[in-house]
Amino acid sequence: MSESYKGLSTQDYIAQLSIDCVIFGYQNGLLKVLVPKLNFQGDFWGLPSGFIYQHEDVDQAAQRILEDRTQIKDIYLEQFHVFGNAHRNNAEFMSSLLAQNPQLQGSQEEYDWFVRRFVSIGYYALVDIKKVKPQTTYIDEKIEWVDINQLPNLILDGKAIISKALLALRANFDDHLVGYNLLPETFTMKELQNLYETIFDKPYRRNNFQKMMLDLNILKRLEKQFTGAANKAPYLYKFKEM
Amino acid sequence: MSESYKGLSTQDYIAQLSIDCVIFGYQNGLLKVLVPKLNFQGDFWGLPSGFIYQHEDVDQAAQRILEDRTQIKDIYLEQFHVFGNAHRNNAEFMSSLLAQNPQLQGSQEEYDWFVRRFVSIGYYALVDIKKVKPQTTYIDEKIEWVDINQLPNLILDGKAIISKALLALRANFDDHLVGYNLLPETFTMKELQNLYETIFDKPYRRNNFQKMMLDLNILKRLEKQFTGAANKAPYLYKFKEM
DNA sequence: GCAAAAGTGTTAGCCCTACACCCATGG
DNA sequence: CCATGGGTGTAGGGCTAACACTTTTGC
Repeated sequence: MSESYKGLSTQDYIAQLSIDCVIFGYQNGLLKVLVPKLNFQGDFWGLPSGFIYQHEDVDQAAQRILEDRTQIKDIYLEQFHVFGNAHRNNAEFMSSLLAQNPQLQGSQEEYDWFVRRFVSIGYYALVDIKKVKPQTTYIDEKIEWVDINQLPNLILDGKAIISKALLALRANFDDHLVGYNLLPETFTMKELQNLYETIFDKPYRRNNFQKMMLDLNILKRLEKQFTGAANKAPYLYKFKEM
Repeated sequence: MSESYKGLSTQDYIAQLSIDCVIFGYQNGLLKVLVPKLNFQGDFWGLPSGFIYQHEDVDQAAQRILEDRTQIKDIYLEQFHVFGNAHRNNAEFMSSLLAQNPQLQGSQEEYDWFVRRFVSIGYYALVDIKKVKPQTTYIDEKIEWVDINQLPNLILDGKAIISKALLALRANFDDHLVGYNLLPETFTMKELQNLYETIFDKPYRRNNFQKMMLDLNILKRLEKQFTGAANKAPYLYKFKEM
């Protein structure tokens, strides 16, 4: 990615078209998204986003943007919606940004490319939170995993995008059996169940859940995991190679 | 829409972003799409497509493009996928077009805007084929309903777009109960069944299909339809207002 | 009355749900 | 041997698939 807004141009990128990513991770029973806090005065958070090079597939651009932030390759990702309201632009954000960052005054015209109306393609990604090494880019002050139920102030329609991403994730979850992207290599049945309960926000019965999963024939049972607790040791599972 | 390619510019439209529409209709047991034959020498067919005005919602743009071709408002439509391969551009089409249309030589540079790489947002629409009055635009020689199994030569990735649209339609059909968009105001149970059989390309049992539909509680039974045939007259149905 | 097509009923099998029970483990 | 939590079995209810039967219509 270029070093600042100032370098952006249609020579490099497709104008007025962006990609917004919702990066889902799962940890300690919570569904989380990876969001950067922007490197300005004020409580401005965004979604990992970027633009598309002239000679780059849109899917590749999304993959690149995700790699930049997570440092892992071959991420599972899914295009889920295009956000194309006419009023989608960064003007409002820029004006409140400038209000709180007077030192930026004067360079305003250099952001022209950036404050035009944008159409954004939404992708969601599923990652093993332990494998990710969150990276800031030039525009970020920091980047953090936050509980999807405790989102900070996202600029633009960030929250709407995340909501829609979650709906798309749920719709695809069963059909595409993508849960493994959110889990470590091996896991117990209870951990898998907790993941489902978190994502669908409803309880499952332990035994029926186990039967459902085993009947899918996608899990391989490994050795038991002795936790030291005074109870039966659970089996570890991994997803079968396809 | 502007009068020709020559008028296209980023002042009016968002550059390098287009909309492609797959307009589904249903008639005589066949699922059809409305496709224009381009107004040039050669067997070039396209999808109803267009661009997005700077101050226009993407969804509105799709609606406008559909209205232009069908002359009906409030069309059911659904955004289903973004086609963003880097090699998606009209260059190949333009070169074979120019080969078969030598009179266009020389005006080539005026098509610069048009032959750049394009990202296209796919929408599919469901319409009552009897209500549509197909309209050509400046770029069309003619526009026709064609059986989805007998598509002509579509430029670019037209066929891939239609295939994906059909998959999306099937996926949404049950959940969203959108079948009525493809049928006239009133219809018989058999007609509804035929529609389902056409779209899903599989047979249903008459009685079970009827039970399934009636249990959905979305149909209102009207008077019988006396066809003159020597058999029991079927009821007419309409979809309940929601 | 008969053929054709529509409407309705009915049973068997399947899947999911809910409950029950058994087993391993460490203290 | 007991408390805890994991693994497995099973009966009941609802849904669906498949078949059978009845009704209506025009000739």
